[in-house]
Amino acid sequence: MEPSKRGRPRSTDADRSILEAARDLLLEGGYDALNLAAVAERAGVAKQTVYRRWSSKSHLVAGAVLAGVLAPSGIAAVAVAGADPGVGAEAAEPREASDEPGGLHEWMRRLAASLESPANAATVRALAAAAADDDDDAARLYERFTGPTRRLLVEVLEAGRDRGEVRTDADLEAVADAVFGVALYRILARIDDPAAGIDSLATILVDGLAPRTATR
Amino acid sequence: MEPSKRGRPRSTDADRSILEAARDLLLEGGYDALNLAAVAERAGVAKQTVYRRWSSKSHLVAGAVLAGVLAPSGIAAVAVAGADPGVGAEAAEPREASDEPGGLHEWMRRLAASLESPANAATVRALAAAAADDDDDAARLYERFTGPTRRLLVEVLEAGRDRGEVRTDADLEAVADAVFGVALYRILARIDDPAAGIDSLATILVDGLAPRTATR
Amino acid sequence: MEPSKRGRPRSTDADRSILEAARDLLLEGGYDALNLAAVAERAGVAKQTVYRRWSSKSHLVAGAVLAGVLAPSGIAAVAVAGADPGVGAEAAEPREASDEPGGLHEWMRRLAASLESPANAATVRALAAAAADDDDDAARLYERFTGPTRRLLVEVLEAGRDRGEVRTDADLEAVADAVFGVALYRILARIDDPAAGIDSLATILVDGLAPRTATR
Amino acid sequence: MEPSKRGRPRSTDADRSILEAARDLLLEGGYDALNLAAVAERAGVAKQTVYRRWSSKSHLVAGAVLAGVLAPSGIAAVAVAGADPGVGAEAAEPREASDEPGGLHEWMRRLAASLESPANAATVRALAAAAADDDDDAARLYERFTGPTRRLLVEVLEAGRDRGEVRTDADLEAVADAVFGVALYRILARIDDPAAGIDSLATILVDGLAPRTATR
DNA sequence: TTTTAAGCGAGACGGTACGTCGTGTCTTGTT
DNA sequence: AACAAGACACGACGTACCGTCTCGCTTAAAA
Repeated sequence: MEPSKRGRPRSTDADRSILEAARDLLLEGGYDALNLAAVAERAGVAKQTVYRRWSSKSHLVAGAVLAGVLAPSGIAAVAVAGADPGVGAEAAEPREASDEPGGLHEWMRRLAASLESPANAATVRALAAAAADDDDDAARLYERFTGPTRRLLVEVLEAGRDRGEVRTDADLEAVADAVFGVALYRILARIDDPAAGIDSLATILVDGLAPRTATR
Repeated sequence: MEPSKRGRPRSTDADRSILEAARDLLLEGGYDALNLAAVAERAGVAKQTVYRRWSSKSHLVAGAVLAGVLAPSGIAAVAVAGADPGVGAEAAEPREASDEPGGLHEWMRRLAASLESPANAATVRALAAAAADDDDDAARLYERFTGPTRRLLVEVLEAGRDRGEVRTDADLEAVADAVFGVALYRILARIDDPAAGIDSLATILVDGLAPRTATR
Repeated sequence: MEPSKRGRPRSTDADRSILEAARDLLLEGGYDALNLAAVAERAGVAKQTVYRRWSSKSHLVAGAVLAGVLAPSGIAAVAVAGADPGVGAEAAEPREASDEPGGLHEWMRRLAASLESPANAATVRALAAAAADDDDDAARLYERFTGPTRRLLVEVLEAGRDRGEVRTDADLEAVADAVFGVALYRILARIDDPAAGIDSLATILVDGLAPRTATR
Repeated sequence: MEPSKRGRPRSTDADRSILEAARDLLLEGGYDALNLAAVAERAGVAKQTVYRRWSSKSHLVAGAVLAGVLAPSGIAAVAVAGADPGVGAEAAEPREASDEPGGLHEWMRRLAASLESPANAATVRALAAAAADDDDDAARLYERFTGPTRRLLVEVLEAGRDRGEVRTDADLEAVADAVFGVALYRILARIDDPAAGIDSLATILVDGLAPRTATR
C-alpha cells in the first residue's frame, strides 16, 4: 500500500497544484466546464501527471472533493468537524451542551449558512456530478463526504435520546438523511433562497423527535 | 405556435420510438452512457429527427423522464398524479380523507415504495445528471419534475392545517423539500435500502407538525 | 466502389484544402514537423474530417504525394508526363526523336534539374518517410509514384533497342532502377550538389548500353 | 576526450545488451515500432543508461546499424570492409586482382547478395528512417554508413583507370552513387527480387566505363 | 578509510502528437 | 416540410513516446 520506494517519488507539489487548479476551475464553471487539459495547464503540470494520479475526470473531481480543497468552510467544515481535522479544514469547536435535542437547531443553522455559499454549492454539485459519472464509487464518495458529519449528527441525536429528550423509537438515521437530503435537494434544484425555512424545519423535527407526552 | 400545416407532418411513431430508445439506454448505462447517435440508431431514426424534437441531450432525457416512459409507475406517477395526466402516466387514484395531517404517512409510504424500483432510481439519477448538464434549466427541470407532486403535497398539508391538525406557523414548503430531499439523497448516494426508515421519519414529521399543546 | 449516394457527400473543397495544407507543412518542415492538428487547422477543417479520408499521418502524406499536389514541376512532372495529366501537373511535351538511345541524356538532365528543387527533395523525403511508416503500402506507394515515369523510361529504352541503338541483352529495368536510385540516394543522403556528375553518369550508361562492336 | 577516470565506469555489458535489444526490436517492427522504453526494458537497463550513450533514438539506431550488430555480414560488412575493422564486423577478404575494371562485377555481386538478406534490408530501412528523423545528421549518417565502402569502391575504380581500363573523363563518384542508389531504391521500394538485374547493370557500367575506342 | 564522482535502476515529469468520441449543425436526395 | 443518411466544426478525451529529472543505491578511484 505504501508508495514504492524505488524511482523518483511523486511530486507532492503536483498533487496540491492539480487539486487547486481543479478546485478553481470547478468554482469558475462547474463540472462540465472543467477539462483535464486546462487543469494540467493551470497546475503547471503535464496531462499525464494528472492521469497518473486520477484515472479520469470524475476521479479527479472526487479527489478534489474528498481532499477538502473545495469549500474550506461551510458544509465541508461541518463535515470534517471533529472527525478528520486534516487537509485544509480547521477543526470546529467542540459543541457545548444544549438544552434541546442534540443542538439540532444549531446544526441546521450552520447547514443553512453553508447553503448560501456559492463555493459549497459548487462542491456539492461537483460531488453529485462526479458520483453520477462513476456509478461504482458513488456510494463511497457520498459516504466519505458526508459520513463523518452524518455520524456525528447521529451521535448527537443519540446523546439527546440518552438524556430523554428524544423518543426512543425514532429512526435517527432517517432524520440525518432528511437533514442532508434537504440541503442536497435545495442546492441541486437551484432553489432561490436555499436557507429559507430551514430553521422552521428544524423546529418541526425537534418537536417531532420529542417523547410523546399524550395519547394524541 | 401551432405546428405549421404545410409539409410532411412529424411522425408520432418517431416520438415514441425515440423516447423508448432513450429510456432503454438510460436504464442500461445511465446518463453518461447515453449518446444521441445510439438513441437515433436504436429508434431507427436519423439524429436530426431527434434534434427536431428536443434541442439537446439533456432536454431529451428530461423529456424521457417527464413523459413517464422511463417509469410508468412509481415516483414519476406520484409526481404527475392529479396534475398532468398525460403521456404514458396513468393517473393515481384520488386520495381519500385521512385521519392524520394530510395523509403524510400514506404519501411517504408511496414514495418509499417507489424508491425500491431500480427504474425509478435510474430516472432520478438521469434527471439529476440532465440538470447538472444544463445549469440554466436545472431549476426549471426540477420544477417540472417535482412541481406537480410537490404542490399537491403542500396542498394536502395546507388542508391538514385548515383542519387544525397542523400548526399554523409551520413552513410547509420546507417540509416538502425534506420529503423530496431525503428521497433524492438516498437514491444519489446509493444507500442500500432507500426506503428504510421513511415511515419512521413520516411519524416524526407528523408529530412535529402537530400543534404545540403545552410549554413542552 | 463508388461513394454511397446517401447522406451528405464529402466535401471536395475539404479534400483539396487538406492536401494543400499537408503540402505546405511538408515543404515548410518536412515529415516530422507535420502534425494532423496543424493540417486540419490550416485547411480550415476539423481533425475528424482529415481522419475520415486518411486513416493516419502516413496515409495522408502518401495521399498528398500521390495526388501530385506536391512538386507540381520537376520529378513529379517527369513522373506523370504522358501518364496521368491530372491534378496540378501540366503535361510535358511529347519527347522528340533523339539520336541517342532513348534520349537518356535528356532524361537524366531533367532528373538532375529536378534534384535541385527543394520542393522535389521534400516530396521524395516525404514519400520515403510515409513509406517507412507504412510497411505494407510502401511498395504500392513507390510503384504509384515512380511507376508511370519508370515505365515510360523503359519504353523509351526499348524503342532505342528496337532501333538498334541499345544492345539486346541489356536489362533495361535495372537501368531504370539505377536512374531512380541515384536520384533517391542523393536526395536522402543530402548530398551537397545532387545534380553533379549526373550528366557524366548518363554518358557512361549510354555507352554501356550501346551494342558491343568488338570482342573487347 | 578520454573517459573521466573517476566514478563508476560505464558498463560494457549495458552497451552490448542495448545494441542487441535495439537490433531485435528493429528487426521485429522497424524504426517506428522501436521505442526507447522497450529497448531499455529488453536490455534490462534504465532508460537513462541508454541516453547516457546515445543522445536520441535516431542516434541509437544509427549506432546499432553502424556497430554491425544488426547485420554482421552483408552490406554493413561490405561497408566497413577494409576501412574500420571494428565493432562486430569481421573484415572482408582482401580483394584479388581482376581482369575487369576494378572488379566492379564482383563488387556488385556481393552487393546483390547482401540485398537478399531481410536483416540487411531492415538495416537500410532503419538507417533511412533514422536519417529522415534527423535532418542535420542525415548527411553525416549516410556518410558514416556508406562512406568507407564508397571510398573503397572509388579507389578500386581509380585503380582501374590507372590501369587504362576505365576512361579518364568518367565521374567515378557518380558511378558509386548509382551503385548505392540502386540498392537503396530497391530496398526502400520493396522491389520483389532486389538482386535481379544487378549483374547485368554491372556489365553495362563496366562497358560504359571502358575507354572509347572509336567514333562510337 | 573515508570521500567523492560517476553510473545505474526505477520511475515521475513536461511536452507534444496521436487517434477516438460525442454534441449539435448542415447538406444531400427522397417521401 | 419531414425524413434517412451521413459529413462537418468543435472540443475533450485518454494514450503513447520522447528526452529530462530526481530519488536511493552501487562502484571504484582519489584523498
